[in-house]
Amino acid sequence: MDLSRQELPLYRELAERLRGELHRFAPGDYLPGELSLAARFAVNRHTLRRALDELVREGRLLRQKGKGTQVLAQPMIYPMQAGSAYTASLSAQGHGVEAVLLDRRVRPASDTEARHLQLDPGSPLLELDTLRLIDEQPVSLIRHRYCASREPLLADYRGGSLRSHLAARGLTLSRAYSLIGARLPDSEEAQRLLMPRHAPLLTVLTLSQDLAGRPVELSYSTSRADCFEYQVAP
Amino acid sequence: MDLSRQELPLYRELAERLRGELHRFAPGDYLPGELSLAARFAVNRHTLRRALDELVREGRLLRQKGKGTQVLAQPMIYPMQAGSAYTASLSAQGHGVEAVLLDRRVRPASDTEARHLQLDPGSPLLELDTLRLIDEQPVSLIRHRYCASREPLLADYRGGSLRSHLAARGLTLSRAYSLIGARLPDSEEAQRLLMPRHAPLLTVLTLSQDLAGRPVELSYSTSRADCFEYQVAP
DNA sequence: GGCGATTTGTCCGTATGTATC
DNA sequence: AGATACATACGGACAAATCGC
Repeated sequence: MDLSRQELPLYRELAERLRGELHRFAPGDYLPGELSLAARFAVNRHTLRRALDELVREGRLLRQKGKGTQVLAQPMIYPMQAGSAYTASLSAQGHGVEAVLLDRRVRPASDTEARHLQLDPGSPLLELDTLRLIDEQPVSLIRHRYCASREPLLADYRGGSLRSHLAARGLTLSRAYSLIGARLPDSEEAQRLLMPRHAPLLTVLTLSQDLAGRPVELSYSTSRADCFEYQVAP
Repeated sequence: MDLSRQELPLYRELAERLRGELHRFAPGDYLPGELSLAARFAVNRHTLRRALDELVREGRLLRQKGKGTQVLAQPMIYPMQAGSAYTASLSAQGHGVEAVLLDRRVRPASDTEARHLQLDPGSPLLELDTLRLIDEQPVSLIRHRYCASREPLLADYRGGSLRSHLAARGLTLSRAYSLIGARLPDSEEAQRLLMPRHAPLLTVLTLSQDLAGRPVELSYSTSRADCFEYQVAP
């Protein structure tokens, strides 16, 4: 065996070699299986796994039991200004923005939701989950909530900008208040956003109102913090 | 089927048991050796190590080769909202707020700093690093930057609220613009804030101006996201 | 839907290296 | 120098999830 270079542990050195080869894969590609990789590098599978662990921690790989190990997109930086609407403000910066409707449901409002929207507790809420992609990369998950009486306005919404969809139907919204935080994603969020579990999310709870100042929309967005910053200007 | 109980992996269950026993140690104590712990729980040493890995990732343990594994102080949770001035808004909520001056230096401004503060690139900047504690727990690190000509105003600042220190000397500041993001801490930040490396930080870059609208202060704060949320209201 | 093949996840065993005391 | 502790690396075995036939 080659024991001449003992500067780095073997698994570390392996991790470096693998890191250097990842550019040959497109994001979303699957790596060869652990056994074949271990054979190729002539190491034990555990040692190879240890090396992959490093790349998983760095957010370059995503493991799925029974399926394989997927190469993730390298993080990109999109400094952005978001005083207004998600889609519009990003499109204005020349980014390709897409919104995919994931789910739509009606459920009773919790107490805090009812308070924010000035409804009676338990009133039916219309809830829309959308995934936002920027330049084809998933960046944010947004959950919008409206009083169920708004349903006719949103019945034919399938994707794209929610703000402009509503505006085209005579409902113009503006931001009344936001609460910004950060946390780690759960497994579903990490999977939907193709991101590692340990990379932070930026979360924004926003209450929006119509021109008359009545609260209309409660939205909760979770965005990859490595792709997204939030600008506030009075 | 008979899947009434979904069992956790052994190393996870072990991690939970160990987590529950950590309170019996004082911060700084060393755990018993891995071999003796493995024997006590009747598992292989690798399985015990895997369990310890979890607690290390959570920031509860610190391993030192050849020495032992040390129990760290537990983080705690302070859900809260934070609006305008750091010290004032938090004090108003009944929290004990403290600011400790860590470092003070003068250095030339970078291009972006100069642009924000409307100075010539390379102009001398006065930079103050402070640690903010809420109810005796470190929560934020803030770096303030001013044009060096403000030095007389700040020469006798030793700690406490910077805003009120400046206001008492005739300089009233207001927030002009903020950029909010999230990231993981580096090792120094994690150490200063007594937090684990993998828990997210909320970062806020703020430009503040005087009553005449001239930019005066550029601050960059990093706060434990588990202790801190950021509220924006127009 | 079932079944086998593949792939990742967990657990154990053993040996050796290296830092600290 | 010896003992102890954590770190790395190898090996085998089986479980659990996924996919294709």
